[in-house]
Amino acid sequence: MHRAAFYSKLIFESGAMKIGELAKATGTQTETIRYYERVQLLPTAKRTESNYRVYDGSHVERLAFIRHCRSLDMTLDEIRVLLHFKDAPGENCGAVDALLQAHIGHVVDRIRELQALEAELRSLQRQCSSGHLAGDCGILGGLVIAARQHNHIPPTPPIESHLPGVHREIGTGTKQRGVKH
Amino acid sequence: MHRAAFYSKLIFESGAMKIGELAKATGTQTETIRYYERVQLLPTAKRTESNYRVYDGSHVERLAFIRHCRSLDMTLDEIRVLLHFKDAPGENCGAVDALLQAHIGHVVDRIRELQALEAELRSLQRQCSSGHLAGDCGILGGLVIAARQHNHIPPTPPIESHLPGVHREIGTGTKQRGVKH
DNA sequence: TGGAACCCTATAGTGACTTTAAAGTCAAGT
DNA sequence: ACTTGACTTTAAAGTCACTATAGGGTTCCA
Repeated sequence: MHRAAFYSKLIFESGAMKIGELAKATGTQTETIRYYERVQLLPTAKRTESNYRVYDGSHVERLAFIRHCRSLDMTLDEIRVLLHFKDAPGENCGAVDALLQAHIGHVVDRIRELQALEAELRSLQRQCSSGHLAGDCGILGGLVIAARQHNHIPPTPPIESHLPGVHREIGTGTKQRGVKH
Repeated sequence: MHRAAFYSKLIFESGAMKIGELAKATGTQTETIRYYERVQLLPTAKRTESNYRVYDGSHVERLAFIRHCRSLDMTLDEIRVLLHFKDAPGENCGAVDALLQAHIGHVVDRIRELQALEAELRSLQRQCSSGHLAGDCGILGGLVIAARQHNHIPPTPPIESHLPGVHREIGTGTKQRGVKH
């Protein structure tokens, strides 16, 4: 056994863990953990002799907190603000409430938008004639007409909203995926 | 007047327009139009002698169609499929219906997720104690507790969904923005 | 000793754009 | 004729929150 391996064993006998264990404990990918460290959401981790990152229970809690906030669709910047207050419990926390309030506003707006969207898509779907040729397709025709109508409206304000699209694997960043055909 | 300017005048006397006009007519940024050309959503535009892109009414319609589909949260790949059927009206259009069906499914899923999210955020908000110090803040406490609870659940499946977050300016890509503080 | 399973870094890729930089063109006014 | 300002061009880099890939080093177990 090398010297490094020897120290490693010592270190990991108490609550200490390596990145893979932290990943498992929080349901996060290891690359994501390293990414969070890079962007300063997690503190720079201590290292073993062999340069492995070392974590403990406090890291599990902090990372679980971050991931939970992410599952609530908060941005990393919003989470940074929350972490700041968690780290400085003596400060005034009105901003926490304000952040949450704003975030709820975004969510509510987005729900409304998506509901309008659903209605439009369904009305489009009903227009699909039983004919099978694209030339007769009511869906395409409906989209063209709707596009023409909207055309008169948006010129000055380019269409505005605060919430992202409909395609995403959560925990997978903002990657968009087309429908598999 | 230069030779180029002379031709330019000739060209733009009929329905022809430059990129800025197309942008205004459809409420799209000029960079976005150039981007669509690069990724082949719009055909390679003809040019004037002085290398300006030239468009006409058909481009207005096509771009309006694309932007409308985008406002319905379709991906560019989905829109590409629709454009294909628009361009080839003789083909079977079952795929159009299927695409729409799948897209509606994504939207419905996302609405449900966001509603659950809203409920959780509101319950968090109710926990904000009247005290003003972050140390007593029920929101932060609630997040920590919720994180701990979720902690037992997700390990194997990392949290999955198909819809993106709550932050976006529509027509502005997938750029995420924090709340302005 | 050999190999699987883990860890490291650095770089590039994702989607749908936006931003920046550096330069060319054009119409109008002086 | 010259300048100003609004337009246009390209190319490259930046955005967000990751994910993926390449090319190594370490540890553990048989």
